[in-house]
Amino acid sequence: MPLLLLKDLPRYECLLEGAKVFPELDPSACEAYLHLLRAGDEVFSVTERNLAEHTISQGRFSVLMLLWNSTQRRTSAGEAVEPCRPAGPRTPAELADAAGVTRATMTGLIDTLERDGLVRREPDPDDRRMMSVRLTPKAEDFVAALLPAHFRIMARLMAPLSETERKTLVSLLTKILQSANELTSTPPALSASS
Amino acid sequence: MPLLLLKDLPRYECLLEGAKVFPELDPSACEAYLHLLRAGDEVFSVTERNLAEHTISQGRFSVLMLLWNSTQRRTSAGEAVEPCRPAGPRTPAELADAAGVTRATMTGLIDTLERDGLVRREPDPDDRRMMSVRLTPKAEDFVAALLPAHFRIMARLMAPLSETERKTLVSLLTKILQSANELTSTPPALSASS
DNA sequence: CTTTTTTAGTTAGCCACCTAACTATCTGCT
DNA sequence: AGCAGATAGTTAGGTGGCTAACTAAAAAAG
Repeated sequence: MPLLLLKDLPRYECLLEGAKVFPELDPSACEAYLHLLRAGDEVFSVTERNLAEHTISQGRFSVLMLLWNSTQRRTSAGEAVEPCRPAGPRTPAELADAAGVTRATMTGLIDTLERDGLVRREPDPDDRRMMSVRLTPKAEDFVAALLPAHFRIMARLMAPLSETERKTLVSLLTKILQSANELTSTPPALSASS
Repeated sequence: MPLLLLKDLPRYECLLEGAKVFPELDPSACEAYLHLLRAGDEVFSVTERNLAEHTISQGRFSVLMLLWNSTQRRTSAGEAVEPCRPAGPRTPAELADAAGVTRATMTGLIDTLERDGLVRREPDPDDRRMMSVRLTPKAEDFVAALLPAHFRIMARLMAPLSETERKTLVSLLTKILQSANELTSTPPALSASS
C-alpha cells in the first residue's frame, strides 16, 4: 500500500464546490487524478497481497522477474530470436535502472534476495568494480510457481472490461503517461503558472 | 515513487509470446494492468515532487488535507450546509481510517507533523484514551499556499484528455476498482483457480 | 463492584524507498 | 607514467509503510 490517499473519493459536487474557492481546481481533472491513484493503489495492493502469501515483496519480485527474463532469453537463444528486450539486465546498476529505483535501493533488495538464497552475486572477471547477479535454481522454480496465480489475478482484475475497453484504457493512460513525462522533464514552471 | 515496476513496459508481442508459455496470461489484461500501475506511479511521483519542493510528503499532505477539510466544514458551518462529508476526522484512529493506513503509521505521521509545528495533539476531555488532532494556523496558511500549484499539476496531467475521455477513464477505473474490492473481500481462491 | 474484554494510542522492529557520502576501480588527459 | 574525473557498488541515516506487542482507559459481564 504505497499511496496513502483518501479512501473515500470526494463526490463531484464537492469538487465543484472547491472550484469556487480555488479557480485552479479543474473538477474533471481532479476526479480523474484521484480515481487513477485510487485504482492504481488498490490494484497494486491486490497483487501485493498475493505475492505476500509467497513471502515476497513487489520490489523483490520485480528484481526476480527482470533476472528471469534475462535467463529465459539466454536459455532459449539457440536461434536468433526473442527481440523483446535488448540484453536483459544483469548488474545491480542495470537492474536499478530497469526497475526505476536507485542503486542504493537495489543493493538492499539484492541483499535480502541473496540472504533468502534466491540470487547470487558474482564478480565480473573483466571489470572488478562490477557484479553480476544471477538467479539460483531455487528462484527459477519459485518464479515459475508464482506466475500462474499472478497472471490469474491480473485477468480477474480486468475481467469487467471488454477488449475494446482495455484498449481504450491503455490509450488514455498512455496519454496521461506522456503528459506526466513532459512535466517531469520540464522542471521549471511549478508553482508559477504557465 | 512507491512501486518499483518495470520502467519500460513490455511490448505486446512479448505478452503474446508469454501467453504461449503461461496459459493463464491474458495479454490484454496484463497490458492494462501494467499501464495502470505505470501511469499511476508516474502521476503520483509528479505530484510528490511538487509537494517535496514545499518540504512535505504525500502522506503528511494527506493528513493535512483531511484535517483542513474538517476545519473548513466547521468554520463555514454557520448554516446547515456542506454535506460533503459526515463529520471530518479528528482523532488519529479516524485519520488512519480515512487515509487508509494503520494507526501505527498515523502515529508516526502526526509525530513528524507535530515536530514541524503543523498540528497539535490535544487530549479529549471526555475520553482520556483519545486525542484530538488540530491544524495550527501555520498549517492552514501552508495548505492554502500549496493547493493552487497542486491543482494546476492535476489539470496539466489531464490536459490531453477531453471531458468525454475523462469521464470514460473514470468509469473504466471505477469498474476496475470494484473488481479489486471484490478480490480483496474474497480472501480464498487465491492460488487455486476459480 | 470486581473482572474481563474492547478500544485508543504508542512503541519496537522489519522492509523498501530515498539522498549523500564513501571506496574501489577504470578511463582519459597530459 | 600519473593524476583527475567518471563509474560501480556499498554504507549511513532519514522517512513512511507494515505487524505485533504493549499501556491505559472505557465498557461489558459476572
